[in-house]
Amino acid sequence: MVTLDDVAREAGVSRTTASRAINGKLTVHPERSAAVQRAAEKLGFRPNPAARSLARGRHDSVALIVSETNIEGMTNSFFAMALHGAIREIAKTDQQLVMLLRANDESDEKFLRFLEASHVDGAMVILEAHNTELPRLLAQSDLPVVFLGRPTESTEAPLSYVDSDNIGGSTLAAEALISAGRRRIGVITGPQGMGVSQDRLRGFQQALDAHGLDSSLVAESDFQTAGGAEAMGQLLDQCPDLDGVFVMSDLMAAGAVGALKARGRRVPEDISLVSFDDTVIATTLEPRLTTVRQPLEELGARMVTALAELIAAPAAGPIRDTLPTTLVRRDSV
Amino acid sequence: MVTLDDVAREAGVSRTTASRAINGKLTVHPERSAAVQRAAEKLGFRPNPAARSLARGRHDSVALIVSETNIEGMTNSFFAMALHGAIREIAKTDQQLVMLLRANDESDEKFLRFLEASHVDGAMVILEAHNTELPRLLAQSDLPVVFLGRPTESTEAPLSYVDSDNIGGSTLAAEALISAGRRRIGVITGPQGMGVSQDRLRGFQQALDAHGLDSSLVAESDFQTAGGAEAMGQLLDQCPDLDGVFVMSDLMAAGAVGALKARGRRVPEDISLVSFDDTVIATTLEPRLTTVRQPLEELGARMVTALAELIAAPAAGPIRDTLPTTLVRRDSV
DNA sequence: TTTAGTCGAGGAAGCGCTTCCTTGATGAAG
DNA sequence: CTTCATCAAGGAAGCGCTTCCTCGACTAAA
Repeated sequence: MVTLDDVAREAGVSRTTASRAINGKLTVHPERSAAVQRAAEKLGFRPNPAARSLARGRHDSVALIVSETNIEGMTNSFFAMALHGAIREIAKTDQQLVMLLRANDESDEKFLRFLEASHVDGAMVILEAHNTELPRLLAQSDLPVVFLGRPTESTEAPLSYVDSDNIGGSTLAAEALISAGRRRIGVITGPQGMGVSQDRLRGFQQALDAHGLDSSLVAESDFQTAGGAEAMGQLLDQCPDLDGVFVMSDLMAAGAVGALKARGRRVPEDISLVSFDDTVIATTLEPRLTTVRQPLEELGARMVTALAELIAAPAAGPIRDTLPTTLVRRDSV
Repeated sequence: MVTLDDVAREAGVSRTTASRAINGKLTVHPERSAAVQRAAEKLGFRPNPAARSLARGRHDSVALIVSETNIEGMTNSFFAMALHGAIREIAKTDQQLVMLLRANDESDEKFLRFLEASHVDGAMVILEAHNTELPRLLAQSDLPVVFLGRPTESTEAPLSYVDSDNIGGSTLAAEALISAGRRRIGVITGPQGMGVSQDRLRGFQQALDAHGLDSSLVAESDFQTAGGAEAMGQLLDQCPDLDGVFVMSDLMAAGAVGALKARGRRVPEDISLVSFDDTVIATTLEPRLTTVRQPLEELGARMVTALAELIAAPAAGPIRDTLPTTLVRRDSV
């Protein structure tokens, strides 16, 4: 850890002057100020917020108060449900949950600096389709990090994560379709770059193969509604007599059902559908979806405890936890 | 601010011993330990986390990394949209956003302690139907607080808030209904205990009165879907030839539309409907809703800047900001 | 009785930073 | 040539807490 004294020494000034320069006080000679800035940059100096807070008597942090009902209400999103679980769990500890925003256009390097400057003991990431690059990024820092959702193993670093049993869940989905008598079964996946898509596809194809069924009807999509509709169209073009489909998210299923209706196919009479997630969409859609439930809130909570363990024993190696998924039977099969 | 030294003095022990007692170390005599606990309790001692962090070399805080796309995806909830705006705004500052959970069953006193122990400079609350008691509670603390949504004035304290122009918005709603030729117009409100319900009802009734129309067809509900359906039924029973309705949230409008359909009324042919919020529901419902848009993300951002102002100048008096609402015309009028 | 060992408690240093106060240098005014 | 401001910079104290180290008192063993 590099302190203000290090910077002062490097710049050849007193700690006092260094402090002033860092804080942009005007009573310091421009030349020296520049020297301090250079030294700070060179050494990678990050003011310790605790020391600062102590000396200044301020905290520079504000709370957002989230009442439990607040987050209970956000039951419709993958992210929100996991957040719910995490917040509840962290409230049991004496830790604070700091929200860090990674802006869409922020450079990796800048974000990493920002993260270090936050002086947190660890970080958690709820992985979604759009942030597949975060694991690689965070592996560069030596901060304990736990992911919700298995990162793809493109990076050598031994990453820690908690995840739901995607393979088991998609096996359940395939078997539900098969035991309903379906034989021409397709699948709509999320981005193939994501670990979750890979796992779910694997489980699904293994189950189909085990029953001697064709498992090659695959359409890649993006976990979103519009993408689901488009992929459904592709699948139908490719195999007009399709009688079953496994869709890897409720959101895509909403699109797929729309596309099916638009082509005059009835669900589940003509074609059976199983999706994944069990969000509110599954119950508001017509027909209500048979879907694989992920224990999102439990995953959020487990993410918190896993991080605590990782912080306590960083050398103990990566934590990798898988929580079971279940099939919720409704009207779409 | 009461420090460990104060506690030690009160208990008649050294600071060292007091520290040990507070932290439950075992090398302190039970009797003295109890004395320290008593003194701490009596004085209301709260360890300064910055000092603790500095001395221990740990921070006891963890980050939840929220990528921008994450929160952009949560566009469906009142809370989430405001959170989005707030997080973006706070990311521009050097402050940290700490999430505090207020559990459903937590006592006022306990929560207040918890809040103080968080050592934040200020707090923000996104007011929703369920947390109407938070303003009263927070008024007891002398922490700067900004609410999103006007608290009811049951408390004498001069509270700060940012809010959308509910009166103006409901006036727009009423006028849209009137200019569509509707003359028997009802309204479904949120809980009358909430400032937002009161304001919207006021604007609505004033507009109706100004046109010489009956403004007494009021049904109180709870901002939720099921409640909206029920209230719609009441209104219809009360006035079978109703030809227009103003519903104070998209969520309730979803219920109301369902109830209308169930009774064979077509929207907008038989009855026109205007709602409030402009969440995604407004575009996914059939028909798409004409609704009053609230600038929720702007409100979230403004809440952040208002809090900063309040922290900078606590004596300057309460901040009360109202941002304009607009009518989004779709297919339900 | 002496020696070693235990246990509870306090002194004091120190975490990394800010800031009050002092000092030396420089230039303007008398 | 002195006297005063003015300015840039440093010394040192201190923010509130933890913890290493030391010390005295008391008990058990020799």
